[in-house]
Amino acid sequence: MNMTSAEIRQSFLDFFASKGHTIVPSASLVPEDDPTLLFTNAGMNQFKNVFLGLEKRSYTRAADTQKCMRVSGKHNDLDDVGRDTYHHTFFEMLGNWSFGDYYKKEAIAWAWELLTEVWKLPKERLWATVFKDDQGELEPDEEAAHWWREVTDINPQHILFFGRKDNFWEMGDTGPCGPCSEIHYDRGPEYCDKKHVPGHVCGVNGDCGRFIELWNLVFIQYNRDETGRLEPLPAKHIDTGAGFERLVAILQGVDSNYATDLFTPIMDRIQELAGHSDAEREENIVAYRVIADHGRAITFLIGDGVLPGNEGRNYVLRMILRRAARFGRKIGFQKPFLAEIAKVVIEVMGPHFTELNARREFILETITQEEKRFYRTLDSGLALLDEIMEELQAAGETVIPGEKAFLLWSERGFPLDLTKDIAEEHGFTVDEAGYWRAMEEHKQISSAGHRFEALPESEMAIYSRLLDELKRKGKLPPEGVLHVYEDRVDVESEVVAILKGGQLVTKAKEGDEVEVVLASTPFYVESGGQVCDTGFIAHYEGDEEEPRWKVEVEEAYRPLSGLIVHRGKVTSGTPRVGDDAWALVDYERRMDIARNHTATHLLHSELRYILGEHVQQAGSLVAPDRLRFDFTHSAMLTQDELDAVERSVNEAILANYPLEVEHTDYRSAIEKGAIALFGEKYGERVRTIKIGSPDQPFSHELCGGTHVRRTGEIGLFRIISESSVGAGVRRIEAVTGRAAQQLVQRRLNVLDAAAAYLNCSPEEVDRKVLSLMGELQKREKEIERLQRKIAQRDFEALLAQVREVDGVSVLAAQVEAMNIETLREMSDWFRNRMGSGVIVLGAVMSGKPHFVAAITPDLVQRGLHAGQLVKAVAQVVGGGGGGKPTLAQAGGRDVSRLGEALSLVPQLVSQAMHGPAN
RNA sequence: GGGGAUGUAGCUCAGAUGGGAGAGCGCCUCCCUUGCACGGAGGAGGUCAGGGGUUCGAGUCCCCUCAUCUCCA
Repeated sequence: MNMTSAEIRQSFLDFFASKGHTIVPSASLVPEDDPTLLFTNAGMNQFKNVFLGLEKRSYTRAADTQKCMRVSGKHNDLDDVGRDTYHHTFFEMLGNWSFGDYYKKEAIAWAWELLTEVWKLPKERLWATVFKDDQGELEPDEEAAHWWREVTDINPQHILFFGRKDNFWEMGDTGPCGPCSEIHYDRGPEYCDKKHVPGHVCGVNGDCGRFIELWNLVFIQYNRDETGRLEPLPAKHIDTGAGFERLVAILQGVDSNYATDLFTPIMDRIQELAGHSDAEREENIVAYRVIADHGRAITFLIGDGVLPGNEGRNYVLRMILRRAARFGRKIGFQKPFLAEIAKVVIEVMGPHFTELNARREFILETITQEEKRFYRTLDSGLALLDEIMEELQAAGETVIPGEKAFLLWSERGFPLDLTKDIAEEHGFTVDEAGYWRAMEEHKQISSAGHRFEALPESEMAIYSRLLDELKRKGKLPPEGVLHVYEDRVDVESEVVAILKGGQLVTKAKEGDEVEVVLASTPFYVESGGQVCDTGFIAHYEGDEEEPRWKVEVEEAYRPLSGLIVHRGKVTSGTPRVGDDAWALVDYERRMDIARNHTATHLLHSELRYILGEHVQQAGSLVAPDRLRFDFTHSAMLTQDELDAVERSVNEAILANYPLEVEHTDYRSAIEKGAIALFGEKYGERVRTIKIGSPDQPFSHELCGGTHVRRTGEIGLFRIISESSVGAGVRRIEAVTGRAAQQLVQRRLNVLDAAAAYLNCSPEEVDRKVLSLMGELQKREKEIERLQRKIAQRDFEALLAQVREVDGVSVLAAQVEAMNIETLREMSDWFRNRMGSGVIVLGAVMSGKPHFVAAITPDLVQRGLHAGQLVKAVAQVVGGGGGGKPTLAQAGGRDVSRLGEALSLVPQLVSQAMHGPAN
């Protein structure tokens, strides 16, 4: 009888638990503190710092199933997923680990035991590979080969040696590495897909479908340094990985990962939604696989807090989601359907990955939103494509140029195959070669950007060595610095280390910038958006009033787990390592922060209540003077919504609800309904904050921050702004307590002052201002009307200055005008009145000369050009100008020569009419 | 990280070469009309995303920033 995938997963974990392993939860797909990595792509990611010796865990043996994501690189290519039966974007990696504990013997023995005795795989089908350096530099791994022969009953003929490509594992260019031993499974000759290739012989690592790798046991024993040299590590580790989907396929005896019970419910649902027959399903199997695989990926990504966006991992999510949507369209889906797929994914995977259930509604909503967005961009691309085809049609062409097709792709996300389909319907073809050329070019240009670099490891190494040493000397307990920030703001402790300029020192003097490490500290360290505490560390002698020395703490931070460092300045005395010290947090500031933090929880819960359950925290800043809260919501908040949110937060404050802090383990907290936040790191033990009546809290979140004891302490809550952070994410900034009080006071003072100026009551200020503005507008119109009237009268007077130049009516005059429009208007009147003529008006506006010239069309026929005329005039005042033959304008700098410039007009007109053309 | 595109009235968008900010829909007033996306007349509404620069003059050209879309890593 076959085991279900859930049983297989559980049996793996149970097996290693029985061998003394701690079962750890899968880390998030979003790697923490590792900017070099887009997604968690291997089981060892969360243990990287342990292997590097930078971090210690409370256990030396661990096992887990890790959520992994591979979308690019040597292991996978997004475009290939779905074309075969075993590549995935999202997959699980089973792994067991030893951190300086057991080594090759146990790793090999247990892997063998699990495969052959628990899972009962036939021994004759299993093969093992062991490292033998093809470059002759390193010793062959006889140790591993020995244990294979010694502790297992594998057929010795089935132990094979391979070189670096297959059997030497490295994390990167530098870092821990070592030989590995792989276990391969022989599926039988019928699985060979290279039978048609002449000379093909099936074999392990032989590139055909018959032998597949099941499990990789990595023996970490070297560290590769910057120069490329390998040094043996003091502690040796085990790092193993087995692709879960593939393993399930083998154990369930099916020939495709998509035929396991991890995927069949999804595939069945697609078929049901599409209304396909079995034959149709088989015909479209690639699309089915893509949708199933990508459906899993997007469900898990959103479950881990990734939102669709246009850069980085957000963009990858969008790309995967859209690829699935596209394949869905291909098999006939017209409307968003991926949420239906996600529902099945959650059903299948939810029992083990509980975060999916907790965020179910949010995941579904986010998917549908993004799918709708995709349909919109398709529409806009469609419009552009129509336009392109119309143009081509007009030109009598039938081939859409490659650049155009690429433009559709690169600018509107319009895929080539879709372009081809639509083009075909309209009788066009696409120049595909040109498309790929454009793509290549684009790739070259845009890949010029360099990748970001990892943290400098040397700095980390100093802290890491320090922490080890302090623990070894007994200055710090094995858990590291005792962090006692909860419910207290001071502690007496010992100075265990001082750093100056990154170097360990034994003492410091007044004025020094130092980093102080205490055995225990009350200082909160920035986490969960809450900024760190400030305060001071001082040493008092007996009953003396003044401290012997004092360090003002500006920042407290945690360079690595277990170590807390206070950065600050020595303001008096000479602190020494070994001194007793009193550490005190700035209490007022701590309380301001606590008010903002509790208010943040209230805000979060009220937003969910008022806007809906789709609201999820997407970021948070809790500072003493304000709080900033980013959350998922697709629309701008209306004033009514903002008012409602602000009102209900304040009601919750006035109700003076108690806060209850609870320490529990992660799983039971989630089961009790606590909200876990995206992108936050949670250990096995967590702390939850409940607000409301203890049995019916309306806010229940996992949170390590500092809070008030009752909501009434917050005082007043006031929203100061609402804005957009990106697609689907809004931001609210607010103040509480003292800052809110100050804000209200300032605002009311301004209002009172305004009321006094307006000679009305504060309640009437808005109406009064409105009516004043209306009055002002009316008057502006009136002024405009009067100015026009004056201009008209001036204009009548000007008509007397019209002169005849070679039979043409010419008027050149300086007028007073407020703006260029008035000049233009006057020239219009002139043309209407005279029917034929030339007018040039000059005026001084804001200290500069300006001109407008107008010429009636009949004179344009005779060679006159307003633009050229006005340009010549403006040159006199050091400027230039131009415009249309009938109307032009110009400007200059020298006001004093304005009259002189205008006086040139008659002769310029004359010249123009008798110019070279004559 | 890099490439491309877009940003103009409440909405959808026009604005070749630098030289009068526009249309359609919507809104307000009036006329006509019992039914429909009626019809007619008039009107309000714009820091042309923001900031610098070139120029006598910038929605238009150049640089920077921001937002949105999109592609490549």
